[in-house]
Amino acid sequence: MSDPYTRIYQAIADIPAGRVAGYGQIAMRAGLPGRARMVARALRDTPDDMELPWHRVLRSDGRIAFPEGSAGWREQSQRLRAEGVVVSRGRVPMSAFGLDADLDRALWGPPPA
DNA sequence: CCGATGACTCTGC
DNA sequence: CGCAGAGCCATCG
Repeated sequence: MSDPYTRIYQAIADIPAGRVAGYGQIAMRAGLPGRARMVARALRDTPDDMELPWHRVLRSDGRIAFPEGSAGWREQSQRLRAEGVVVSRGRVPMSAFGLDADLDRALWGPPPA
């Protein structure tokens, strides 16, 4: 349970439902700073029959990593919406659904309307 | 060893 | 906000 891939999968599995995280963040939590690309590889190699909330992993800007309109893009946005996450034009407001959303709100106050 | 690749990220314009 | 360029890193031929 200590090889990089396992830690990556673990970090992803730890993302609470209804929340999202960036590739870089996952790499960080897995003890692999600067390895966002390795997280991407891990996800690509993830067998479909493995239970993993891969849909909660987005780019640092909150955009879905798949090309807009692709099969994966559609499935990911659908899965996210199913959890109550707001997805508009393939983008998710990290300030509201990101892992540190609560901390951010506590420190910086609620997001402007 | 070298160059190419990619579910990435940051900076500048 | 969008685009281009450069950096980064494991993997592969």
